[in-house]
Amino acid sequence: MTRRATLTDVAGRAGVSVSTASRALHRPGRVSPATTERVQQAADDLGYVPSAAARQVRSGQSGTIALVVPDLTNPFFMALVRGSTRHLRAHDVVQVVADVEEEPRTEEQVVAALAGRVDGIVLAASRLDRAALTGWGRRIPLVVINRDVADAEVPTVTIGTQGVVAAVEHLAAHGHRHVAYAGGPVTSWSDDRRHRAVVETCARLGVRLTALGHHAPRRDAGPAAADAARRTGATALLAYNDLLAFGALDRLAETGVRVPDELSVVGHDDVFGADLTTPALTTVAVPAEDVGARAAAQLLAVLDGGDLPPSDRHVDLPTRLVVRGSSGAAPR
Amino acid sequence: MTRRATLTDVAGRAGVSVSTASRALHRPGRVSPATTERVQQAADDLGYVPSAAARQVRSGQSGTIALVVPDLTNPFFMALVRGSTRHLRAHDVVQVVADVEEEPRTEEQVVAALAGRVDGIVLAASRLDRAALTGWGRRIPLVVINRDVADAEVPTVTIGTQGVVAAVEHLAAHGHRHVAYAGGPVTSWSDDRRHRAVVETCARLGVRLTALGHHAPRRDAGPAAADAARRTGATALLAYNDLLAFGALDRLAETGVRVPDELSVVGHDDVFGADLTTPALTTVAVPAEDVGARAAAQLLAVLDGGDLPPSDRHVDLPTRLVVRGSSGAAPR
DNA sequence: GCTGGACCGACAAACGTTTGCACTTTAGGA
DNA sequence: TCCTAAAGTGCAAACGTTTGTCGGTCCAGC
Repeated sequence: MTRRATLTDVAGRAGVSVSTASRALHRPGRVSPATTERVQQAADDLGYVPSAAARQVRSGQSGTIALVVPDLTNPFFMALVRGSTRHLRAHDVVQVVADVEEEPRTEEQVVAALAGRVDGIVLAASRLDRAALTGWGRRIPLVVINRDVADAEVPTVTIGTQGVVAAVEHLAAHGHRHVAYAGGPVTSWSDDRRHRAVVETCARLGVRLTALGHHAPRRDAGPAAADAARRTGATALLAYNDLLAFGALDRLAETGVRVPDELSVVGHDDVFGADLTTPALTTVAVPAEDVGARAAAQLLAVLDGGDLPPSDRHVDLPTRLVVRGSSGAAPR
Repeated sequence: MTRRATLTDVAGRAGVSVSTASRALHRPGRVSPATTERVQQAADDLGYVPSAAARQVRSGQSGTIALVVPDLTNPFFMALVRGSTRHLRAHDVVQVVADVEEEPRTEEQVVAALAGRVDGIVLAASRLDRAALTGWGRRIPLVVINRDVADAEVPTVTIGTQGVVAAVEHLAAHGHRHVAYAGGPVTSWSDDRRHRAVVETCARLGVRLTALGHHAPRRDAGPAAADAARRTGATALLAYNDLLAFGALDRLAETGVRVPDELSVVGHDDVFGADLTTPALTTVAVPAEDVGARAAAQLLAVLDGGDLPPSDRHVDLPTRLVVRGSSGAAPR
């Protein structure tokens, strides 16, 4: 393979002009069957692949959008990616997925690199600050997932707090009077929102709440959270997400703390594996595929020149509690 | 946002020519500091983002490669993606990830759509037939993971059979005389290779082997495999991958079959969650991140005009057995 | 035999960049 | 004062497409 064959090469080999070659390939009926055949043959012989870039430079459209996620190894984002992929494929849009590994610096670089080559960007759980976010919103069509943006023009998809509220109610109903909350990353907007909902619900139900501070949303941060929860004397641990809860379960098993008899554990996201643990994890189910699909849909709507009606600009999808074995009656 | 600002707009606003604007932005020192400053300012004001497509049309390089995987929700491929991402980011190459959902038709379409907009493609566990594969190999730089290709020019990264061989040996050492193998997808080259290795090793050790036929590499295909294994009277089940093993464990727990006392179960890949099950899954660890990274490295080498020395053209990475609780002594 | 139209193909412009070359201005040395 | 060099800037070509427009050929119908 020396050099990619170009349309000029194909035209030359078929003995026609470039424009005829172009039409032969994409405008069925515009050129005679005989010529079309010859051009097709030449294209096949040369292994011709049209350059999307050249096409884009003319049309101004790349037919590509980017989806930026903080951590692809988190099953939650996998599901989100798949939802987005499905929606986009149905609309003939190619999707670029970028994993920024929870690094705001990387995220900034990735967005900058992507901005020039895609028609729009979906940012999931962005760690960028508001200024950066609105700045990019001015440069390129943007949709953000699980973030609010000062600039209300930027469409958002968020997930509701119904699930965590239900989780606290569930614990209260089982006699828990003291709950510990293991928070997510400092820069996480959804942690903030989730935390507030927990605080409010606990206050409403008269349940004591201890905040255990921020944790990386990874399994290896779980053990510390478990230990911290034990120290507070709380009878239930509410974790920012399932990965954290997995890590906590690891640690509790290791130290011989019985779940849920001595400590109830509740996660968030209902990711792959949540039902594999022993006991299976009580958690909050999030329609991750829907989230991805809705975000993709919003971006496509914006790109289709459409101004979204303000009511559709901010979508909040409901979550619900899934009770499994890791939560139960409070120890007396 | 009406229309993306172009370099012409920036130049106009700064009162310079397009070429000067271009140089001011990418050729530090080539234009006077005062002009550079003015151009920068204009670019910021307009929210200018250079069009990667236009650049590509000149250079012929997109600075992008594609990674095509059969199923993004399979944690094994997630890890692979991350390995590739890391390697490529370090080399300033943008990565496009496409999930083809195990569909050869989709895969063909996706490859066709991608071929014109990326510099090269990594195909993981491709379900394409050999003809299609060599055809694309002529059109665009290709690297395939876990496939052989008739055309030895196409670089490959494969994973070894050390792990499954060790698994059979491990079972034999624990007194198992009859093992069942639940195979993967029909079109899967790695299933073929893995199966052969199991057949050989069983023959060598005098262990009876029953092949249970092909299964989708998903958790929901596991229960059928478990039932089939029980019917054969085998004392151990070797599953094509961990997802299948998870599903088998689900079913065995449901039907009250004790693992490993009545049936040993061994998976493959050591994906996220393999240590969460009860009992934890004995499986074969695959250096998935390495696989992704090596494939990316090979593609970059090819793109750098380099002919790979034949010795580097086909990389086979070793696998190893990880013994956990789901395998043990054969029932007597 | 002419006219009109259908059909087919080619020419050239345009998309947003980058870059080789040429031009102008200024400074510095002889 | 003149020459040379260097610095700074602009012109225009080129990348690979797509598409509006135009010209030519062929045939049917009068």
